[in-house]
Amino acid sequence: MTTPTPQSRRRRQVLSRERIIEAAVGLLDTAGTQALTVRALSDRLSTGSGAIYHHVGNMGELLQAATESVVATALSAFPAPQEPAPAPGAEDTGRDRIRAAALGLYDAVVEHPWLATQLAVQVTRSPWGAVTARVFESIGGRVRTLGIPRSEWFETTSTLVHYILGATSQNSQPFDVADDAAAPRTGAQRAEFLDSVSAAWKSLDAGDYPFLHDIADQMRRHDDREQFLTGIDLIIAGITATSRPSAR
Amino acid sequence: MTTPTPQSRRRRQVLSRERIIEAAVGLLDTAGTQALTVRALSDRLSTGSGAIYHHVGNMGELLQAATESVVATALSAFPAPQEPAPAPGAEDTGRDRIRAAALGLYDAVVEHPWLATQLAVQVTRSPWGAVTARVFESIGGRVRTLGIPRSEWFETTSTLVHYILGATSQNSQPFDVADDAAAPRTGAQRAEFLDSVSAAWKSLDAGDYPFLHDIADQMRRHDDREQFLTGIDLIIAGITATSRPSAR
DNA sequence: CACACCTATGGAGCGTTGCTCCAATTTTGG
DNA sequence: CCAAAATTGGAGCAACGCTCCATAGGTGTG
Repeated sequence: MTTPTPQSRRRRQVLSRERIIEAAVGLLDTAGTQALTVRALSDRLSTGSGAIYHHVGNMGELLQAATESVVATALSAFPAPQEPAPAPGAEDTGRDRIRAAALGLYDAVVEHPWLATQLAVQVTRSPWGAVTARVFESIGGRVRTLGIPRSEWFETTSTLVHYILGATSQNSQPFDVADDAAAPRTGAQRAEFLDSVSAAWKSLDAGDYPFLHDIADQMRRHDDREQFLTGIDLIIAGITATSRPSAR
Repeated sequence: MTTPTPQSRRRRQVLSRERIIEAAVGLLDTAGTQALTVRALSDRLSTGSGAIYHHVGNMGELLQAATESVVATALSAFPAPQEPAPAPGAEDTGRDRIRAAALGLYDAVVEHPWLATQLAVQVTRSPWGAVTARVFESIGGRVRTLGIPRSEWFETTSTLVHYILGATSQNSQPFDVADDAAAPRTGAQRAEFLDSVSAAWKSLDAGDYPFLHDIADQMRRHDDREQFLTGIDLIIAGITATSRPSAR
């Protein structure tokens, strides 16, 4: 009777798919995508590669599972609204709900920089896979409360999801490229980065890139997060403007 | 005098960065991203790896160059409009110009399936790099003809570009995953694929995924290209609806 | 013409990766 | 209690990106 809690002792440190995914996310967070190798993983879990492949099967599958895990927790913070029929004048709350869910994803990308690339890659690899399904469901469930006709739900949600995925991809800080991972970007660093990009745009040939040349200043002053929301508002405005008011 | 054109003979088959990029694009088109290896490249060019690295320096750089090359030719088909001042009622032609440029990118992704992933990855790796600059310039130059105030140019273009990049990423056919590359997807295959996705959505738990469950039918009937344009129209409608008509 | 210089070339080879295979170990079921 | 099944850990293989270096080819100089 040296084991006070036999059930927790019996499987004290057994390897499981969840534990592997958890370790993978930790590895990705602290050192980036390049650091996620089978050897690093087996080292961190103090096991062999064979044991890992018994649970996971594939490296890409592990990346996919890690991505889905993070996306799921990021979106689960916003429970799906239950009333499909919107109250009159509930347009604003519907918009706010969409903004909240989109920001959940946005913040998850900020917190896990590797997520930006993975989100993009997963979506291209399996366009209607688990990740897309989760995002689609989360956004679509809120689009339903906007009061637009049912026939426009799909195209509306699709447009929003495409924008969200594209914007979160770009607005991530470069991180995997160099090896100086886990360096949190401060606001000053961000401003310096925008300055350099703006200067690069201005130094471009004015004949080939007249537009970039013109708006280099606007670009330097912009705030990523605020502009992300501006884009969402723009799309929602287009939705309500275009929609035939059948459900009015 | 066995050489009729000495200047073309002098550099008859010399290795150059352009020739390497060209071979890389060919390799990517016929066999996907996984097939682009230094050994395959040196085999196709009948040279060694050292010679290749003398011109290219990096594998990722080569992928970036190949991506930028394809994007450049896809967008160069649409010369930038020269008149920044829109004629009254020129809103529609401005919209059509944006649609044309966006479709150029869309079709390029269809023609080069590997471009979808690369577009996404390049944008996340260097968010304001050469690829983004090209797309931004191409779209922004047309946004300028919409007749909206200058202060909204950047956010408007940004929203459009994010949507375009996200949408082109997702609407690509899966291709790299399996090794059955170079298999052109027919309409029947596409319909079968959409059927399977729709069935998968319907078989999902109705409690966790009520929205997907509801619109599975709409999703099956949708046309990628048409909906891509619908999304662009939606955003442009939002732009013209939100914009303060200062330049009227 | 001969010599030296420099760029370009091709391939051997190193370190690392994803993954397979298998002997050993642990857990489970009768 | 023991046989069967599940799990584990690591050796080892093929393939990868990339570096290094001996050589070849072109160009300018005496």
